Amino acid sequence: MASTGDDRPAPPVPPAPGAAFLLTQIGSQAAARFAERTAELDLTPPQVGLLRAVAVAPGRSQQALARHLGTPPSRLVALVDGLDERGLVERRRNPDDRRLHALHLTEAGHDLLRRIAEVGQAHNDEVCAALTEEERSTLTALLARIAADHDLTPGVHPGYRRL
Amino acid sequence: MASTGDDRPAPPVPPAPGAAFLLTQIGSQAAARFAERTAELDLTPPQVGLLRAVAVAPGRSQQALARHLGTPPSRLVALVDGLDERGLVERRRNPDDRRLHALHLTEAGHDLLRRIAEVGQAHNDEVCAALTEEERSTLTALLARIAADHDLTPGVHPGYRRL
DNA sequence: GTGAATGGTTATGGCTGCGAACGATCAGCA
DNA sequence: TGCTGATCGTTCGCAGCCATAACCATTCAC
Repeated sequence: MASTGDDRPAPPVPPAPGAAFLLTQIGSQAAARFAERTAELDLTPPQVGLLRAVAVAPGRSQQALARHLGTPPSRLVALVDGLDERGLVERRRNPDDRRLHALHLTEAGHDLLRRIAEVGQAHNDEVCAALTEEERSTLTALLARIAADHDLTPGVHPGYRRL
Repeated sequence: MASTGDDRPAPPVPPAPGAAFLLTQIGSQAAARFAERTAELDLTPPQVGLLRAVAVAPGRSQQALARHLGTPPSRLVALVDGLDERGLVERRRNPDDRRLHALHLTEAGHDLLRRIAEVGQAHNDEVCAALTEEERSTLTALLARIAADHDLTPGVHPGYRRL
């Protein structure tokens, strides 16, 4: 087996994880927890993201939405389908360009979005439970700086996955 | 179409994202970026996690590893297979209990882990590029408090996904 | 020595998301 | 007006990944 050199205290392995690792670790867990919460509303995180995106800018086409969210248009179709069947969003054909499907929230969609806002608030409190109010602000400020530095689209996050 | 109530500035929708959202957004992007970096070493993030776990505590059985990493044992098999074929880890049968496969890093595995440490360092710098040294420490401290509050196993993060 | 329990492996199935084609519609141009 | 190329939405097929469930080998309890 040759000399494998085990039995040492492991040199540079666990010398306190850096900020980047903690970021991914906590971020992943927070995303999973958020997915659990939204599942109680029968929504997946991508659906929530779509609802929010439609609410922020109603009337956009699916192509525009897809570009904004960074997802292939074919993925949006199924997403919109589910929300459409439940009466949360609706596709309105544009009379001027009948290729376009302008997306709008229904009244039920707006109501649900309000509940989502409450859930998001509770989620945020849960994540930050260990911090004081002041610490939360400094944390948020630092994170916002990082996000801006990486050109992350505000309100959109790349590729969340299943529950 | 009933009254859908569009055309308003969208009330509680984008009033500055909270810390939890920024956490998942940045964490997801950081994970993807890290996956890109490790891909240059022909490694996936789960493989890196396994290498680290084996290095920290050599000689553990696959079952113990699986419990520690929070993954089904069958997932570990394929993971270990890939690393074993490349001569990075080796399965040693325990003479006392020949069911057990004690996992150890080979010399090549140790070498690669050192390169991974460098990559991780560079990745950490990239993520925190917008912050001063002092700000990085405060950020890391805050994140560590959150991680501890959520009982996250140090050095292990739940469910990372593909590239 | 027999049966239950444990470690590891393999096989199967389901889910998901992407990319490539397809029909519909529109714009430009002669 | 008719033709051509581009754009939008949709559908379909494929491949990757992961988990669950059976499946051998080995060991432990009695």
